[in-house]
Amino acid sequence: MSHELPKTYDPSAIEVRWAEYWVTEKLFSVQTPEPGSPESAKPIFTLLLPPPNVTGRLHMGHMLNQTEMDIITRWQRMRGFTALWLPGTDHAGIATQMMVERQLATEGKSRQGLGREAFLQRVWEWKKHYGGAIQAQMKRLGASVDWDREYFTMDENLSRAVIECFVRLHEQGLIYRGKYIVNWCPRCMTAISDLEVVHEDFAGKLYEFRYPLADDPKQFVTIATTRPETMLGDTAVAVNPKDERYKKRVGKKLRLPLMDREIPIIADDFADPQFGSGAVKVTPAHDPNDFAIGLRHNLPQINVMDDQARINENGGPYKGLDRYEAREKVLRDLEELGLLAGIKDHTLAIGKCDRCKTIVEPRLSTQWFIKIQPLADRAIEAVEKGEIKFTPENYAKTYFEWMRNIHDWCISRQLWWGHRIPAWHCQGCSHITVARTAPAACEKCGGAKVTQDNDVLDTWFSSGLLPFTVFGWPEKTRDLDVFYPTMLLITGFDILFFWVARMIMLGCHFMADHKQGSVPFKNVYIHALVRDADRQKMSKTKGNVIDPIEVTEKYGTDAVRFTLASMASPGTDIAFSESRTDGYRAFANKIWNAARFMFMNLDRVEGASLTASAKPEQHSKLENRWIYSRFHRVAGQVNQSLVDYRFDEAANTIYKFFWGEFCDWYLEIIKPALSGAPEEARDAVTLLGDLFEGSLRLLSPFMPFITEEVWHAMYEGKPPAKSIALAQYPELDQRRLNDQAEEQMLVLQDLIEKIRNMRAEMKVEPKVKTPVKIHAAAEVTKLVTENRGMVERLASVDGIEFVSQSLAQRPGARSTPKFEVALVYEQKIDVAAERERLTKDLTKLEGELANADRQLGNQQFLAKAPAPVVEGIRRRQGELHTLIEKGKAALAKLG
RNA sequence: GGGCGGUUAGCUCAGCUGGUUAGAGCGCCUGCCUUACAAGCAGGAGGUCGCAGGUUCGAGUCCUGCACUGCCCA
Repeated sequence: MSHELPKTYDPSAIEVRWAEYWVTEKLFSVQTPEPGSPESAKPIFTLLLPPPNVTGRLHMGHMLNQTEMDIITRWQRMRGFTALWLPGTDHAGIATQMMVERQLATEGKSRQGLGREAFLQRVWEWKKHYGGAIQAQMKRLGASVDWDREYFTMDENLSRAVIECFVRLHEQGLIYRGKYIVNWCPRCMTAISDLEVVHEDFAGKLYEFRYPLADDPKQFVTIATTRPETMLGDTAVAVNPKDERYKKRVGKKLRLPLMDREIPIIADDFADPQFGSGAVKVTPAHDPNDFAIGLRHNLPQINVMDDQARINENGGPYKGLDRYEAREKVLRDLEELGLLAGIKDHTLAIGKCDRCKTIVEPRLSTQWFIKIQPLADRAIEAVEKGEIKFTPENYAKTYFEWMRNIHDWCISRQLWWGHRIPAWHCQGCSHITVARTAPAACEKCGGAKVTQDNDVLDTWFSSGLLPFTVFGWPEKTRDLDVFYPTMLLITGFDILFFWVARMIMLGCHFMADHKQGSVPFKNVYIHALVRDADRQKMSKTKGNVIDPIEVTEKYGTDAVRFTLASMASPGTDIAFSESRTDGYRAFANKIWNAARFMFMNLDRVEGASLTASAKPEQHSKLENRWIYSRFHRVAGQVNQSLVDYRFDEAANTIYKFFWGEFCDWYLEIIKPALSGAPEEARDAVTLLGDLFEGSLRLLSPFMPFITEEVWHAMYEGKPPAKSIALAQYPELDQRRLNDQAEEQMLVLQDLIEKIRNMRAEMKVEPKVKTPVKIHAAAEVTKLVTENRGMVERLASVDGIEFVSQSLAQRPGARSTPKFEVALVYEQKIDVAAERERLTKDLTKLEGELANADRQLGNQQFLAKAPAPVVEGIRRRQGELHTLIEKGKAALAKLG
């Protein structure tokens, strides 16, 4: 039989097969719909994969991100959208260059030794060999992306678009070149942006120096610094203009020790009279604040370090020393001169390079910048006006906070791997020609000797353009018309500024006249961080990194995906625990076995078919009306949860339905029908198949592998579509909702559970069936009578007797507002335990009644609370009275 | 220093615009190999919702303060 499943659920056996199938069959490739074609009538859903670094390996953060994206994309696709999820890879300037340099180092080679051309060749080779790791992992995890459209940020067309953007921004006066203090990484030997600097508290020292007055070396001004070596580049000492202590000294000169240079005492508000001596040394070439002071006072800028943070020729005798060697020597020398006034412990924040953790040196250098304010203004507006929505909403605040305090963006990097800046320097007149292609001559003097700028662009510049460059911009393509703006961006908050904000700025700028709006995406869903089970951040040094592929191989991709989805509630980090994943593997196993049960019955029942249509009379059975009602209600809830990006709610809703209702109740209820008369059995199989198939579709975006496997098995190799992923997503059908059936089932479930509970309490042997007595209103008696078989089977009951007198006082009996039930069983009950149970119940009920009485006795409550609430409490009050009465009587009877 | 979150069962987390008995998974206890599933089934124990005030007929939910804790930015 082709629909037979192996006895044990082995995820690895089925997952690899389907992962390959989805890729080779190109199931998720999207053709750009032609105008006027039927396809063009479908709504469009576009989603851009945040491109992982080409050097990257998949980590749990990626897996969470991709799981969420895949769930949404599969769901939208099944709902009838043209769903395009576009994958790509980022060239990752610094990271990749470092990687290849490290590789070269093991061969005793260096980037400089190789030269630019040969080095880039090497990087491309490296990319060819090692660059596809993440894509391979994504394919294994079944990400439903369109692999035919995969891009790399250094692809020729994308590179052309990057150059085009740079040139246009330059033409518009939004890119300039200037000398500024930048964060300089002496190891990477490049400038890095503010965002690439991570600050850390560091237990350092605060050193106090005495600078002698030029005209009176016996008198001093004391200054404090945490970086003594920068004094070599001091060009002033600043004091606050309001500081009385220094008023008469402003304008005088100091003699800078060691360098033997005269520097002025200047007045500037930056100097804080409360801090240290109130006087502060000014080093315009090595500190951003000092740089600003220097500009205000027209001070010289003396750069005393080279690109590896060694003292350069401006540092006189210290030339050639590393910055920290220089620090020691400066301190020794000053001490010898008696000018070292003190050393204190001082905690300071130091900046480290995000990539290599080297301490960053603020350093004056010439870089390219983007004038950000005009772009930021529009980007702020786009979010304010609701053109872009953040989920969770409060990330908009964080976004505004940053955007309103934004600084110009340093976009040049002193690297070789990346998009080289399209600017050519004239050897003759030093003019810089910015152009799309290499100019034959300088645009100013006509000189033929022009050389291209050595720098490349910040990686985030090119990735910030992706939402439109991936669709062929600057050409006016149909893709751009159809797919821009993207519908959604799903990413982590860690790249909110790096990437999200930049895409908004650049998208709004370059797509200003797009007919569907300029913003690059309409919604941003920010997800949490994945931590380990102890809420620790995963890091290599801690050794607590969970490899998604490893955990996937252990539990199955479906289980890992479901874990991540079910824990992805907005605003909280995910503490990933394997015990939870283990639980969801059990869920997958449950699905598997339920499927086996279905197939087993299909084979056993003659003439049964899973795909026939059900006879209407089947719906006369309560359990069928009930389960269809539940299914549709659940489908409605799941769809709504996904609209709200509540992956956790959606996952938990399906889980509870499938396990808690479909398997635990429905399958158990229909077992007799399945082995009943042929007609009845055939109908039962048909309904079972129908519900199962619907449940699989409902589950498919969350657990694509197991649902695909079972779904194909159901159709015995002749499925209505190539994949369940192309089938339709279940929607709520109002006509299937049946409140009465749901209420009635709740009564029966409650009855069955009460009987089971009594049996457990009286320690009835599991195999022994017992008669029960039930006292209930006519309506409930009728309900139980009609479903007598269900109750008897599921509660191990042997005969139900309906009695007219109350059973409440029978030892061990259970009373509810709907019925009283007692077990007919010759066994002494444990009086003490029974008393305890009754007392406990009573206490709870009395507490609740007191509460209800208090509320109903309160005129304000009656006047102000909505009628349904009052009614509900009133009804409950009645029930409580009865239940308490019965409880008390039972207790009294116990003696 | 500025900003944003979190504190609910032993653990990890839900709890939507305030409304009748605060839920789930894992773990724990008891009993079951009931022919789909022991990766299972059935039953059960376990919570003064961080603390103190306030608003309200009514607060886990809203407000204020405090404590602890995490993150982002400088």
